[in-house]
Amino acid sequence: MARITAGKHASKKDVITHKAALLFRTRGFAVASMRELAEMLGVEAPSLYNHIGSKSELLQNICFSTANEFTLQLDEVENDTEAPAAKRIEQIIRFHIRMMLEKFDEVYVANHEWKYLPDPYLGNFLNQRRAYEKRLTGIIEEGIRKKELRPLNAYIAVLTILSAVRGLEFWHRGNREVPAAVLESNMTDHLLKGLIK
Amino acid sequence: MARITAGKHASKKDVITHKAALLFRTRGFAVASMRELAEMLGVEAPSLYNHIGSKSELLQNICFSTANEFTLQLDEVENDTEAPAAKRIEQIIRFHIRMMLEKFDEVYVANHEWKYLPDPYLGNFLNQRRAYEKRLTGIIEEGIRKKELRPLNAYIAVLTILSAVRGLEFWHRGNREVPAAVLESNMTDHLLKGLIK
DNA sequence: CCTACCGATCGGTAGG
DNA sequence: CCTACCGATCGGTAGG
Repeated sequence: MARITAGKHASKKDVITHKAALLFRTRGFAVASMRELAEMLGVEAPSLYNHIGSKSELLQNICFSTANEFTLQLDEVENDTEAPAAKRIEQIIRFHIRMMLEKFDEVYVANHEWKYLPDPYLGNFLNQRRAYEKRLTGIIEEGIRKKELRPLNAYIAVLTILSAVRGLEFWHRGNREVPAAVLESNMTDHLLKGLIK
Repeated sequence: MARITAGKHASKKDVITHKAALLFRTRGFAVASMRELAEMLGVEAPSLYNHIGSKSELLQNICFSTANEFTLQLDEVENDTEAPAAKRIEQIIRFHIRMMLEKFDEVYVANHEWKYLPDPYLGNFLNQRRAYEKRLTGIIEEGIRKKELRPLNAYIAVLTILSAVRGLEFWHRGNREVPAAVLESNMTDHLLKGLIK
């Protein structure tokens, strides 16, 4: 069971960044104003600039710290060379689902608002995401070679899995009758059953 | 094979709306300016207002005409009462995939920018989408009752399917080596295999 | 942490 | 279809 680190010793900058994630998710980065963010924190807008550099720096921090969490978890899974491919994919699916439920605002912003990243960062972010997808594809391809998985197109399988998991954002605001554990096992099951021989 | 209607006899308003879909997708609704849209069409910004009412009216037209296409297709599928549940779900999956590939800008905007709809329309849009998901859930529940499908949580299955299909937006800008037909059959297969007994 | 304020950009209108 | 233009809002700085 992978741990998801919770923020402790939150600095003022951390507090601002966390509230910004909430604001950027609900309003959208482009529409969200620093005046709104300031109001959420009980200060005037110019005061924010004692702790942060700019509005877009907030977006960068949210997007990259989230991306890094996913990359770190993938490192761990890849180092577990004993596990069969299906088991490793399952770990990743479960981690995605749990991140979606526990760090909803940050994951949502990283998924939806990255396009507003300024120029060098935008490219870095997309490269990092592409690399992540490539590594997932590699795990599935290995599983197919070893006859552990059905001989499907690995790239499309990755696309299918990542997108399905991302769709949990709709669950968050909708049907709350389904408990998180049921959701995690059902969705993992559905996606794996389509993968395994 | 469901048909997807192509725009003929395009009025000036249709041309503006179609270009707006492209602009809103690439730049985001909030950041896209009417001056940019005008430039794409070779006119000055105020001239647009001879054909359209407002920027947000453009968004409304894109979101609702897209939503209506999906609803109409669902009507058709539901009327085909002979077909088993898996067959009906397959038809819907394939329609989603094809819409994603053929009307990419419009579907993308309806999926991502609906939150900028002004107040009465925002609620209508969300209601329409919720009703659509409910009807899909109903088809799957029926399939489970008739023992045609595995006894999974129908709501989560709908979430999984709709989200996976939506993820094709990443394919559009990425890996073009996979032909559309392969993509459609692979993804449909993956999702159905997880559903069928 | 605040008040005061700047330059830029926006959606949209007036008037022809 | 255009030019000219308005009121509002924005990110961010100066200066304390």
